Amino acid sequence: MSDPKTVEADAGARERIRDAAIDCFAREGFGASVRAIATAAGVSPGLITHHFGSKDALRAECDVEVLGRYRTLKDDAVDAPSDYLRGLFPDPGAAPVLVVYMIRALGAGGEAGRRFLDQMVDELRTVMKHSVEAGIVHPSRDEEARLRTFVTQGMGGMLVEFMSDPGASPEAFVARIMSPAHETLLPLLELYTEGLFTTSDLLDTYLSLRSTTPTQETED
Amino acid sequence: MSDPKTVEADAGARERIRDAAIDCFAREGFGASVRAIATAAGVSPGLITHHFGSKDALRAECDVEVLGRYRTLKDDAVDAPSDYLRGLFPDPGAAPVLVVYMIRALGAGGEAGRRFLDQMVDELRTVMKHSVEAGIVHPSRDEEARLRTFVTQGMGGMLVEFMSDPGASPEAFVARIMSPAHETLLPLLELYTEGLFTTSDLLDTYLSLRSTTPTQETED
DNA sequence: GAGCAGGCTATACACGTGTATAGCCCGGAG
DNA sequence: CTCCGGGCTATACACGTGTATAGCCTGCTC
Repeated sequence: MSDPKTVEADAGARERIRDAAIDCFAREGFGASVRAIATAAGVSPGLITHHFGSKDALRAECDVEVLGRYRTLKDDAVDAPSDYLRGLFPDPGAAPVLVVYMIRALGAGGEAGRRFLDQMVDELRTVMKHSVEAGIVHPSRDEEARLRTFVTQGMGGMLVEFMSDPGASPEAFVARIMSPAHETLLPLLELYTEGLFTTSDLLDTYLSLRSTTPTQETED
Repeated sequence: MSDPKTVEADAGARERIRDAAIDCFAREGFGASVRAIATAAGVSPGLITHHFGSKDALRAECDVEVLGRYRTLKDDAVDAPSDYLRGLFPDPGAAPVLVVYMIRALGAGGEAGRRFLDQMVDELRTVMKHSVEAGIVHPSRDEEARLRTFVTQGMGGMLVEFMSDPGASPEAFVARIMSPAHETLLPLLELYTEGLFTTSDLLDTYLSLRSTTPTQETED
């Protein structure tokens, strides 16, 4: 008690390692070495094994922690979705490390990325539902497919953009992505309000083809 | 002459290594070991160093080779862009290894990915220009930004989708992506022909904000 | 105040990596 | 036939990685 920092550090050395790992993974990628994480946490490499057993186990715990933090962070901000466009991009400006961690997870593959994707689809589903009911957004013939497509392409765009300069700090990247001067904003607004094609020929032919072979369900 | 394959292979051991490397990189990622590449090429690991000097140099040569092949492959097929939607997605169904290689390069970061992106922007520029001039596609207030956005999000979507199951073979992945039954097709057709928003409020406010602060040019 | 328990560190080990080096082996020239 | 040259291989080295093991040292208990 006379040294609360030590006490807290002792009590939470494990969490300190986890947080340092999240930070390192976001900044250096998941190839960040155990030794680098240990240094960032101010502990010895052996302690990581001692507490988590393996690097993969540490990674898994980081994954659930990031997902949990992101979820609560979204739940807290759910009351003020004044910007519907931002709502369609499932990422807030806050917590850049979390965002970059998830983006990197998407690019690294594996189950973590898939869970992150599902989570964002869930969020977008809510926003989209409200927007459609409010008459702001057109309904879709396949709402779930639209949700997945929007999330995949939106996050994928961020991933590609991030990987174009992977050395950038999470803070700098998120600031750039979220800036109203970002060059993506105008094209997307145009696309969302005006569409791209001048005629509905392609959609019509696709729909007619689809109705011609109706029971062509591919469930895998 | 009795066995041209062997003759060619003998004459081009260096090229055989390069081709094997392209294949390994596409299938296993750029972390594929020199030994694995050597085995795939049917040579010893030392020969790779002997011919290329280092793994990075081999990777660089693979990059330019892939870019070159992709370019010629596109130049050959430029005469038959009967499907304008496919034209907007800058990837053909042929040469799955090339496509996956480029997708992986986009996710790995570095200059190679950036060059691939530029190449695809160039291709899409041509298609988009023709489509706009033919009156099929709405013009954009910032054509270059739209090109970059479309390519980034389209390729990013593929990257995310590929990384959801990185073990899939390039052939299987490209077949899935290009299938008319792919769940992305309908949402994108809807978006491209009908837009997303029912009103132009968001675009209007953005444009008015932009005209209020006109000389807000961010040239980097 | 002595003893002890456990978080924590330091060291070491096994392994895979990229790369350098010495030698083999086949083809061709004198 | 001899010799030699270079594409090619086999071996080895240095390094970084994740992980296991033995010991320290602080703080708590009796």
